[in-house]
Amino acid sequence: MLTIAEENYIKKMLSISLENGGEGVGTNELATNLLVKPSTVNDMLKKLRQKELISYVKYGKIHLTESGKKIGLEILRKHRLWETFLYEKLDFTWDEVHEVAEQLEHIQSEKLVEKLDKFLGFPAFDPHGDPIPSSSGEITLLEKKMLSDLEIGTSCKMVAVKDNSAAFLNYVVEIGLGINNQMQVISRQDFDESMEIKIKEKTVRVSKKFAQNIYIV
Amino acid sequence: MLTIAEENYIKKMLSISLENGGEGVGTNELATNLLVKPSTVNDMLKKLRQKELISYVKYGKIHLTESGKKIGLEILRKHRLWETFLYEKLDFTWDEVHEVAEQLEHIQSEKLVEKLDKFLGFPAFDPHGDPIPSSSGEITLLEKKMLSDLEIGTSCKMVAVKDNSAAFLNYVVEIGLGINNQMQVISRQDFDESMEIKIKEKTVRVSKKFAQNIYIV
DNA sequence: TAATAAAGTTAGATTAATCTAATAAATTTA
DNA sequence: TAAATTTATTAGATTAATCTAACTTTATTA
Repeated sequence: MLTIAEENYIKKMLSISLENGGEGVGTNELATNLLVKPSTVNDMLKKLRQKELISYVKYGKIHLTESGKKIGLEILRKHRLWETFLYEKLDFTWDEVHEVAEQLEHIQSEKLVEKLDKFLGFPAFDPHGDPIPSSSGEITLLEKKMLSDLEIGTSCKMVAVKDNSAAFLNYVVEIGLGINNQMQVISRQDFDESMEIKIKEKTVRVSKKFAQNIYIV
Repeated sequence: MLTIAEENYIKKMLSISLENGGEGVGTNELATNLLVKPSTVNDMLKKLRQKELISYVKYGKIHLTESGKKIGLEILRKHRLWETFLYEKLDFTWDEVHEVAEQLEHIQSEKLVEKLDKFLGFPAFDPHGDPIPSSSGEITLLEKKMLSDLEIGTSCKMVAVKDNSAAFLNYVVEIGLGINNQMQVISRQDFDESMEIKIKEKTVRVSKKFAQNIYIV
C-alpha cells in the first residue's frame, strides 16, 4: 500500500504525461508541480523506482511503469468520481469540488469506489468534462483542441477545462461559459491574440491565456 | 489543523470518556486501544497538552479540555455521518461501514460535512444506533441499558451495539437481530450467565459477552 | 508496611517526508 | 566549443510518529 505522498507523486506524473504525450517527466518539473524541492522529489523517485512504479536512469527522464500507470489511473478515477459526487449529489459548485476530491481520492476501499460509481450511474465524465477512467484503467483520451487554436468564424462546443483552479473556474462562470455550451469565434487581435467569442448572443473578449485553458470540440 | 494521528488520539480519548463517564483516561489504556506502545502515547500526550486539547499532570489521568472535546465530537459526527451515507446510500452492510468511515472521518471540509448531513436528511442516529453529534457538538447520550442486565420475562428493543467489529456485527445478523428489533428474555443460566432470548418467535441462546454488547431500551 | 505488580516516563533509534546548501551533469547559447 | 544556465543529485538536518529498553512512580497485596 502506498502512502498519500507516494500516491500524489504518481498521480502528478500521470497527469503530466497525459499532457505531454508520454515523453517523460523531469525532477524539477515534478517539484514545481508538487510544490516541493527537487531534492525531495529525488528521494521519492528512488523509493518509487525501488517499488517498480517508475523507471529512469540518473539524470534521465522519468516514466511510469505499467503498474505505476495503473495505480495513477485508479487515483484519477477516484478523484473524478468524487468530484462528480460532490457536484451532482451534494450541490458543490464547479470550483469547489477539486480541493475536497484531492483528499477523498486517497481513501482506500475498492468496494467504495465501485459502489460510488454505481450510485452515480457510471458517469463517463467529471464536472470539468474530463473522462473518468474505468475500473480496469481505461481512459477515453479526448482530442484536445483548444479554443485558442480556432479559426475566426468557427462554431464549437466547450467540453472541458484545462486549469481546475477556483480562480479560473469562477472566471469561466462569470463570462457565461459552462460545459457543453456552444460558442462562436468572432475575431482575434494580432497584437495579444485575445479573441472575441459569442456565447448565447452575448459577445465577450477573452485573453490568449484564457482561450488556452478551454477545450472544445 | 491536526494530523490524522492527533485526531485519532482525541477521538479515542473521547470515546473512552463517553464510556466511563468522564473519569479520565490512562496512558496504557490509550496505548492498548490505539494499538501503539505507551511511550508513543506519552509523546503524543505532550504535544496535545501543548496544544491545550487535553489536560493532565505527570502520572495522572488525562482529560480532554473543552476544545479537545469539541474536536472529538466533530470527528465523531463525521464518522457517524459517513457510516450513515455508506449504509443508506451505497448499500454497504452493517459490518463494512466502520472501517471505511475511519478513513473518511479525517477529510477536512466543513462544507462537506454540512452538505452530507443535509443530503442524508439530518439523521439523528447512525446504522449502529449511535447518536450523531450536531454541528454545534451536542450529543444525545442514550441511557445505556445492556441486554445482559435484563430481568427474565422482560421485553425490550435493541437500539444500538457496543462493539462495532465486523466479527460481532455479523454474529448479530446471523442470530437474526437488528436495530429496533423487539425481543424477550426467556431464561438465564446461573453457570455462565448465558441467556435465551426470543426474537420474532425464534428462541436463541447468547453468551454473557454477547449480551453485554447489545444496548436495549 | 514492604514487596510486587502495574502504570507511566525517559532516552535513544528508526522511517517517511521534507528542507537547505553544495555539487555534478546536461543543455543552451554566445 | 567554452561559458553560462538549467537540471539533477548528494549530504546533512528537521519534524512527526513510531519503536525498544531502561527507569520511576503509583497502586496492590501478602
